[in-house]
Amino acid sequence: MNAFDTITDAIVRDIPELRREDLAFAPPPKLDMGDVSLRAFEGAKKLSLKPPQLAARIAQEVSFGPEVAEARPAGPYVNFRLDRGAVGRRITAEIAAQGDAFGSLGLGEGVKALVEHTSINPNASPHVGRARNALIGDSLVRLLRFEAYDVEVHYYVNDMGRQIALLVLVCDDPKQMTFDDMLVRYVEANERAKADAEFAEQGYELLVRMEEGDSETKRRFHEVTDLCLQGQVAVLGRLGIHYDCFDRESDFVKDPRLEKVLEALRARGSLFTDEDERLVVDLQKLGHPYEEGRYFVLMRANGSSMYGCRDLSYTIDKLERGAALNLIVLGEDHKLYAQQLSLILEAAGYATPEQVYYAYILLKEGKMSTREGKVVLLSEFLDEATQRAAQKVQEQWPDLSPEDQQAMAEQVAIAAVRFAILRVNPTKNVIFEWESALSFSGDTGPYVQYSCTRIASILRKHGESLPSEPPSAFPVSEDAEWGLLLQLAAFPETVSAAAENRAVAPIAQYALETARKFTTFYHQCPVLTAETGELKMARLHLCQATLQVLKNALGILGIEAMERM
RNA sequence: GCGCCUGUAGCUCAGUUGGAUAGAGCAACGGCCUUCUAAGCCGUAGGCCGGGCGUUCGAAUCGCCCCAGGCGCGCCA
Repeated sequence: MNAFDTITDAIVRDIPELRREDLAFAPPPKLDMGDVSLRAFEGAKKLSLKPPQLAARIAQEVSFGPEVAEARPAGPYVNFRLDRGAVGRRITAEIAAQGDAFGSLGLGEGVKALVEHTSINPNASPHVGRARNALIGDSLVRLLRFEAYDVEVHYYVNDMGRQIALLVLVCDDPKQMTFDDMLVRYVEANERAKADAEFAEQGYELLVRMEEGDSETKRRFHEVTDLCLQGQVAVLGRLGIHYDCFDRESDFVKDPRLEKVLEALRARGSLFTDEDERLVVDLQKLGHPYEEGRYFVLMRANGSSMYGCRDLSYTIDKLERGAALNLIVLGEDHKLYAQQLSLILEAAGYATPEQVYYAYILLKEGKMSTREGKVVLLSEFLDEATQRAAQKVQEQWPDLSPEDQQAMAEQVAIAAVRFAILRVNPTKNVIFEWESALSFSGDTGPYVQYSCTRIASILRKHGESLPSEPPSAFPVSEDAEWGLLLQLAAFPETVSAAAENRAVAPIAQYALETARKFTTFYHQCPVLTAETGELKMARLHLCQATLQVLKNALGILGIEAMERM
């Protein structure tokens, strides 16, 4: 499993007080200090020794196998000099054996997971801020599937509510409209509602009819929201984002399961009708610690339900599907709301989906706003990226057919867009800048892809396919080779940490670092013209292993590794 | 005002959950294509890790207090 098992085994055998999990390896800051380092902090704490004492003890008392040439204490670390060839051969052999599954610990074997993400209101084209939700969600799904979870992806279609009602009001004949028309109408409708109280009131009335289940009203809502949803899903599909289930909010009005929740709230004395005849939950009775956000309105005075009401039913519906892991990706503006929902669910004896939050993508001028036209739409972002990539492809591969050029350009564009958004921790506010977001050089998706094509090119020129097992003679002559091997060996722990933390950004960082280490190797170590046949074979296997790891990492990010670019 | 998130090179971001001399890219400057794809590489320069006090062998990382930005806080979703 671990590349350094022989070291670990020897230590726990000779110092039985230590266990495998007390022993953590790290690459040394400089490779001339050693081939790999063992940290003595954790073990020292356990044996109540000072780290340098334990390091010295390990170096002195443990008798290591032939793979360890030297074990030297260095302060709180033990630096090992290894038989790089023997260890390197084992690393590449393992990667070859596990192939597309290398890096997966199978954490989710036999576990059902339900992930809800995107869930944009069906009234606008997704902008890059919303795309952050979809991309994080989609990559989490890929990460969980990589760890063998059985994942079902849900998209909650908010096909109800005041804003949708207003949109429906101005869409007389949706059949004649396009997705883009609808976006224009949406803005108009909202402006009109602000100025025209009567129009706004009509919206509420329509909403009431919708809740009462009036079939004609329902049909109109569906027509409008379907068109929007199709437009949204088409844009997201270009990025490789797909869903298993579309759950309509309108299917959760007057849900019988809500009664059980209301019952529980009454029992806790937290449900009341306020002076304006609204049905309200006093969350303080359920343990909410602050005055702010204490009240949660479920029903309007006219008896129509608020968003949260339907969301409660929907969440219960998701919980009852029997997934052991229930995840939802939410904008950070939903934090308080999710806590409120969670208190109510808890009071009614339900669990709460685990939340993954992300912060907004801002413009230099400030927040994005669909209504004010201050947005970067995902579709225009993708178009621009594809166009720029196509230019580059045209220069690079003029003889390729236009179709192949286009396909190549799209893969590069998707890589650029997905990587630019995914590599940043979701808690960070990022400022969107066209120049850096559309860059194909430096810390980008295309850079990682480029490393893959270089490897593919070497393997192609070699001609014959490699034997599945690396040869027993496996020379490792340069630090660049060893550095790359160490990096490859770290993939499984990177993946499992990412899965446990529900974080996908570390995978992107890992892919970048791996690509950089490969490039160093590429420039320092000729493969096809290596000095000896043995060295050439070892390097070919190292190339193949690197390609496999990069493919697996990129797969989690939803990025294609290509043969050429 | 209260709560949550963020603050690291001029700019955009990493930093293996408290560990060795804080790392990349972009921008700038200087080099490298008869040599496996220059969407690349090498080099130079760039740091009070927002500020202060603490916790300990040891802090960018943990705690408290400030400062700045983002988000949220009763008939929007």
